[in-house]
Amino acid sequence: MPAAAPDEQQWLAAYDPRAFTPVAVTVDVVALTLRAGALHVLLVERAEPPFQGRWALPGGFLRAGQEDLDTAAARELAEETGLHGSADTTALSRVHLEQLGTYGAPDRDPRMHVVSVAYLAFAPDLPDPRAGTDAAAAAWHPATRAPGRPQVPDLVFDHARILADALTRVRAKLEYRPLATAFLPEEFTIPDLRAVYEAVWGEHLHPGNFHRKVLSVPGFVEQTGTTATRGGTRGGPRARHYRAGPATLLHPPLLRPGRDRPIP
Amino acid sequence: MPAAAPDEQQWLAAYDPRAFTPVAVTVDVVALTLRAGALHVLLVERAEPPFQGRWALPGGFLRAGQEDLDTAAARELAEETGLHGSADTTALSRVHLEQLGTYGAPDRDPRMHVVSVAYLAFAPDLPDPRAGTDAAAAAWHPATRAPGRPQVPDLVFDHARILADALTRVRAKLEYRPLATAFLPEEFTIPDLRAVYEAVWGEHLHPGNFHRKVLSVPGFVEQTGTTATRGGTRGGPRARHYRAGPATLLHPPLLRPGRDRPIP
DNA sequence: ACAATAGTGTCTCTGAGACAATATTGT
DNA sequence: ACAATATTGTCTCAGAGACACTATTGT
Repeated sequence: MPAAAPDEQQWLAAYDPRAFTPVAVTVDVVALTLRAGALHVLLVERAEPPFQGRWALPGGFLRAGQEDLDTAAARELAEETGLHGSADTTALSRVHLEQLGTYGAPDRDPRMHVVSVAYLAFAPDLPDPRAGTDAAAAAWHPATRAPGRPQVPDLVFDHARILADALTRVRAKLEYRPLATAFLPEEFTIPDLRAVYEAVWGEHLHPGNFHRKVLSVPGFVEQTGTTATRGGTRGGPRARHYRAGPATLLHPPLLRPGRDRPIP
Repeated sequence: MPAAAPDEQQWLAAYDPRAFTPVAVTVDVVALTLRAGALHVLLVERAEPPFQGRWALPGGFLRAGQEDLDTAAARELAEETGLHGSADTTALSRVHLEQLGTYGAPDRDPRMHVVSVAYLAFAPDLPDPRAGTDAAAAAWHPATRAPGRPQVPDLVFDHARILADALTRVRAKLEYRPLATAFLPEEFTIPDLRAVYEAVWGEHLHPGNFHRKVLSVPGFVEQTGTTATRGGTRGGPRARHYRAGPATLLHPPLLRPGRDRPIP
């Protein structure tokens, strides 16, 4: 960024940041992972008012003047999952983190006008979280529920809306970005990858066609040479191992089935 | 949003919003339009420090406690373009406005830590803007330059980065959303629509294939029955008029040509 | 008259999806 | 032995792109 011109020094010295009606900025994280074949979201039980004792997305105030938004999101994720140690650092380094959107309705927080920058995190199966400083508890919860029941868990503030937006985003993103591998360990099989897509999309995919299609996308996955130690849960040959390839864009994309509805 | 529980009233009364290091929230708008077959962006010349006299994206501080982010973006766009009147309201109502992303590096503004929520606006050819309250001037500038020269105009803060992100977003968005019509008047021809795609993508498109493809996407455009009053600039039959259809998603999408490069 | 342009037709190739077939494994 | 599963093969159809063609218009 260009430095201020010399004749602006005087103006800047007289500038009072506290002269305006205050706005707070928080960073909230929608951390998603796959557990037992279903999509789960990291939630914390609030230890402080407002809404003490209720479930919310992990997050907290931006450290003003100290950190960037991305940094704050990574810090909140590490704090609220209790993953600090050097062993945990490698686990966290494999997490994909991207900005989701910003929410700023004046009445979304009873304390004051709070603008919240929401982040989306895709993680491989992480251990059960330890509650952070301002959380009474932290746990992985199913991100969706069965049809007929509410779409997402009951959350404070507008966090249910943020979670719904996150799910919409991740479903679309898996079509044209190789991010499904972020939900898996370094080595995985094509059926593992299919399980990710089926959990996120909530749709059954044809095993044969999925297999051929994944291998047909250049740079999506690379074979490692090893195979799984055992076949499927109820039999079958041992699947080959793959790792994430260098592609950043899936071309051609893996489109969700049944997208040819009239006009959505 | 759920109301605070009765036992939280006391806590909220004692809450002091000014107790934290202050952060400011601004809303900046990347307003794009098509002028003379080229993509243009709305810029303002700053009338106040910092960076007085230099060009920037239109924007301003969020009115804390009063307005939502979307509202603030629409307000800034109206203020900085000078489009207030009732006739202008209809013009502004056709503008597509969506959130682009949020930028919050601690040193991106010399005054203090400023978190900026950037919005993207697609507009039909609007009149030349009148400078707003805190702008010395406002004008449409070419959004891109010829190859070899800088990609985007020289802007203050991190606005060049924001503009670059906006261009990336709009190029991708035109592939699967019917937003190209937001750059055109209510009635347009297929060649008009093709001009939008060519300006945004910076690529020449095959007229015949483009024509057939647009008509093959259900709900993209609807024929009005009228035709253009004259043919092309140097001859040719009069093109039929169309208006935007009810589709919100292009299926199948209009993909950019040459996307089958090795691994981008 | 001439060149440019709107709109349509045709052909080929790629890729998606339905379905089948085969080999390999867990129970 | 049997059922489940990984992987590959085959067939068909939709759609993208290259190219050609006709009709209509501005200069």
